[in-house]
Amino acid sequence: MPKERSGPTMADVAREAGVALGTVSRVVNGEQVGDEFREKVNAAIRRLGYRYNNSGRALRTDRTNTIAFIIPNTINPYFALLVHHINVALEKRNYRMMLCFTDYDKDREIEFIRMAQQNRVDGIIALTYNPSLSIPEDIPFVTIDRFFSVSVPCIAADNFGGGALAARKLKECGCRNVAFMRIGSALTNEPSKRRDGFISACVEMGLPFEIKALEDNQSFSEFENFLSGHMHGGKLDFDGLFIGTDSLAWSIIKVLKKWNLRVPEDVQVIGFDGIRMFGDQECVVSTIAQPVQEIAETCVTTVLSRDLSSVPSLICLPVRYEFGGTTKG
Amino acid sequence: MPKERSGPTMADVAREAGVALGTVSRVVNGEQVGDEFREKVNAAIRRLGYRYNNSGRALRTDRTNTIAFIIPNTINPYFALLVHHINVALEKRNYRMMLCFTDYDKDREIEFIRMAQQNRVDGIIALTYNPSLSIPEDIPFVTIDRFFSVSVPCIAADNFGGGALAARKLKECGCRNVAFMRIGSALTNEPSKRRDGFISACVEMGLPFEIKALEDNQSFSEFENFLSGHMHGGKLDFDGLFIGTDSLAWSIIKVLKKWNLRVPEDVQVIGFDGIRMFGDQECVVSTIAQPVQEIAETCVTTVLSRDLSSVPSLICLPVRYEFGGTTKG
DNA sequence: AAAGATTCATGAAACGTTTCATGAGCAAGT
DNA sequence: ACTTGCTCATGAAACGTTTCATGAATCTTT
Repeated sequence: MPKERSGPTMADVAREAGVALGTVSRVVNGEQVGDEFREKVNAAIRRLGYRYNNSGRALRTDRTNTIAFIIPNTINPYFALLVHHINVALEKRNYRMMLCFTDYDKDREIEFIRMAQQNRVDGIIALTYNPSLSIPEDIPFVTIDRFFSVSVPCIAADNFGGGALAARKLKECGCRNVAFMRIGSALTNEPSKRRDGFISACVEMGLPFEIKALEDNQSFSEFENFLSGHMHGGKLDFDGLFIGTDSLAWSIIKVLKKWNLRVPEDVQVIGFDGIRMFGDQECVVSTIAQPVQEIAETCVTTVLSRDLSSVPSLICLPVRYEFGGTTKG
Repeated sequence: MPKERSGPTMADVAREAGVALGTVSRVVNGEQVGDEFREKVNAAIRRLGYRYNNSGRALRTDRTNTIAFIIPNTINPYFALLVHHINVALEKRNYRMMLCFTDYDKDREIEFIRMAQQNRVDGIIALTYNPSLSIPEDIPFVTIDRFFSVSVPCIAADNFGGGALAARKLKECGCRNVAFMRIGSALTNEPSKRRDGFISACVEMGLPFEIKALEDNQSFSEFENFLSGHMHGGKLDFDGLFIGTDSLAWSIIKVLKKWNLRVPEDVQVIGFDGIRMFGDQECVVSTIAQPVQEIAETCVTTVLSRDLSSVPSLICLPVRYEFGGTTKG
């Protein structure tokens, strides 16, 4: 059942103003129109209370001024920040965002791509968790943090550089033995380069290091085992920790405190992401901050750019070290 | 300039299958169609790689299966949670969400409503900050936390009951003198009833109380003045605090600690919202939790319901006390 | 003053669906 | 056998825009 007729159309306005339909269109779109015509049309628009209908335009032009953003959720603060900045960037260009939460579900990722195609969105920005997702070719598609192929631009922080930066910062703080810690299942694809960069810088600087992936992301018994393996006479045999994610860093610090290890005196901690909770938390972790706004802006300009073929297939944006009070400097 | 032709249409499928256009439509929409016809059509669809185009349908039916959600941002965790649950509720019903960030700007609220109308969304859910916003009448409109008029349904937590609950919980913990604290400019409209409920319950229980609105939401010197005004010989003359918002409660607790006041031993603290950061923070404030999921679900069922005239103009959903470790129980 | 160039309104044809009035075909009831 | 009723495919008419080929009117140039 169609809704009841939804108000006057351009044809009604044209009739009321005594001009041609096309003229109304050009007035509405701010194109070149003679002054007296524009006046008549505008008057008629006001008289009738005409309201533009985007559906007609979408059908005719096959452009919706809408971009689909595919992301697991908006609860993770990093994702929430992305949503925010992408929306701001889109709005600046008069585009709307169609938000798609996958909840990390591969089937929903696929389903959303199909839906986006049906809705004739003008592009898709996606942060997916299916490495073998098949990317549509008939619609501009860019990814965040996931490299698929040279024909699908991937926008990410400079994860490798960030990892290296963390290592250098730990060294600067006087660390002699460091470790990298992450949740095993997370940090796939581009973000996994945080580890690579860390390793590379440690090797280069001759800083002894260890890599540890925690498989269990609920309890932290694994980490506690790790700790006890490294305790000798009440002292840790490493003094710096680079942790793949701020949220994990938070949890780790909590465990450290439980073990009466002081941060940063006994062990330096650096996280990754640059997420601050509520702006002024009591304990703010030092972190390699992602340039979220730049990532968002780049995603949008890229996905809206005329032809993606002239765009680099991997765009890495510079990270920033943020001192948070849990390292010496 | 139109995009290049975007693929086969129903007409193409009809031709390929040797049936009428309308038949294709009915197959695609899963309506009653004879078996051999359905077969032919489906075969043709596969052969041609036909993809449904929502723009045509939107124009014809004037329904877009899209709801606009107007909200300041997605950085505030309460908002982020709302976005999430509303999207889940919409998706369940095969609706999409068009996200509109106002950044607390009244003009943008107005602009978004206009845009939503142009886009012929099927409804609007809004959490606005303009008490004199003019609500469109030709489109289903529901608000969160803001009561406009009896003809605009407002969905909110039971703020009054929540305030009263907080007072009772403080009393239960043994508090003898309590205070309510909020940022003066915030908590307008429905949420301001947190204070009313608090007052009402205090009066009823004969619990002495004080109300304090902080006008400066950057520094906390105001709160520190308040504190010193209530210190007598190193001891506070109140022992319970109900704070209008979890995020403010966080900051307040920080100041209390700075003053060497112990939470909960010296002063009980209860916040409002039920926002947990990262799931397992070290210090989790006790809180009156908003039923965010129920709010979201109710917004969606309400805005999509056939006629809003049969819907209550104010729907209050029950809150829940969540113990967080910063009160005695 | 005539011819060419420019400006700008007109009318009509799309765009891809849904939906409605027809009517064909067939089964059941008398 | 003849109606009645049902199921279900057909063809065409919308829905509200944009855009394009025409051509009228005005301006510029010589």
